[in-house]
Amino acid sequence: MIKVLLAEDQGMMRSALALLLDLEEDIEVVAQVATGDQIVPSALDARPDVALLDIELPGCSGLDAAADLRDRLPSCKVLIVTTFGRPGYLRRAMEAGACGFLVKDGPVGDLAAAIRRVLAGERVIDPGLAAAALSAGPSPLTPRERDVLTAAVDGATVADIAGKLHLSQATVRNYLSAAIGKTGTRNRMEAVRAARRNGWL
Amino acid sequence: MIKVLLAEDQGMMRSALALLLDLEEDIEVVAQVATGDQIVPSALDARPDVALLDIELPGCSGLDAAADLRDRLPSCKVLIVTTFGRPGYLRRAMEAGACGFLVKDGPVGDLAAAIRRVLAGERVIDPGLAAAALSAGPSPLTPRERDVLTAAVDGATVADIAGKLHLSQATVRNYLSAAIGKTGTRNRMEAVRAARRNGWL
DNA sequence: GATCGTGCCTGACAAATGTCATGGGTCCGG
DNA sequence: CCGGACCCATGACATTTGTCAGGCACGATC
Repeated sequence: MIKVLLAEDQGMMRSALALLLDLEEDIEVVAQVATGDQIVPSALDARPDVALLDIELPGCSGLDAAADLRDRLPSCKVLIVTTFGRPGYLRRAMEAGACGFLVKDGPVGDLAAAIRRVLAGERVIDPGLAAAALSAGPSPLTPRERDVLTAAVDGATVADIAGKLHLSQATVRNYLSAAIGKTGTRNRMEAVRAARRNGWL
Repeated sequence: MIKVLLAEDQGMMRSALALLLDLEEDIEVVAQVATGDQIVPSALDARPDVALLDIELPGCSGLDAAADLRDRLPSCKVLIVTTFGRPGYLRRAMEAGACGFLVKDGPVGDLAAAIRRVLAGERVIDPGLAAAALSAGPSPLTPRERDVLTAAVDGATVADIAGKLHLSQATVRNYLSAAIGKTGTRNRMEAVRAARRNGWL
């Protein structure tokens, strides 16, 4: 019997997946969590064979949790299941030690199949997405540029960002300008969108 | 047997819901679509008793489709099932003649229950959300302000918006300024976010 | 030990953005 | 018919944003 942990914030999706996976004869959902910070504690308690992790979770990203899991519970394989097939996400998932990366796009049947393949030691990755991740290359943003850009996502002004990061306003403008240049965009808002689309935030 | 149409763009969610609903003895999923513009044709073909519509769909909004359905297939009850419990969405859903409004938050069991209640003539609405929708009031934005703001969502410049809507740049700035004032925000980006959060776009 | 990339900063400039006052047009309800 | 909404537009203005050229310090790498 394959023991599965399920981390997914959307209640309906989580309960639906849990029900359907439990219908499989060789799969048992032993833990369900809705936030990122519950993943590791719950996994240490329930000792699953596979962890199905969404990326965009409240509390803590599924990618961070995956890296934690690799250290704290190496026996547990990680399968990332996400809405957005962003190249940077795939890259970071691999760096965090994930064994598979699935977009919530295909039928649910794919999920059970992926679980079995991951447990068999295979790596499960959407081929088209893998190509995109490789062709897109890694993030061109320096850590600081990333910080400034993430601080700008919700429409904060330069002054806001400078205050939050304890930087000079001129410095913030410089980082923003660099990010705009590297993303090939025309302003802050486009830069944020481009960076997000690539999973660089 | 209750015949159901399912409109949902996320493949995994769609197939999961279809499977689970088909497990119910009195429910049968007679049509599944992934885009908004397929809803009405498919409904006219399959003649469902209830249509389960997501709002944010490619092609055409589930809300628009709901209004269409009311005219073209009045026998079909509409149940909106959405990720985002935005007050404006609920309001528009009601105006479009929807019989129920569900957030994808609770367990899937809620869904089957809601279907049966809607078919029994009840209205199914999350009480907390209803309160929020009433307290938030209707959108303060004029149609034109809404247009300009939606054209600004992806970081377009004033010139872009003016070109797309065939307006003067100064006019665009005025509408933007009005929208910023009405949303109580400090710039374009915040105004867009605020309007989106309320479902005014 | 020199060079390079990075982080942090400054100052100055041009361009884009947000605000305000003002005007003319339409259309609708009192 | 008049007032009040909305639509579209101007022009002027202050502020914010984006760009560019520099400077200093630090650690890594060669």
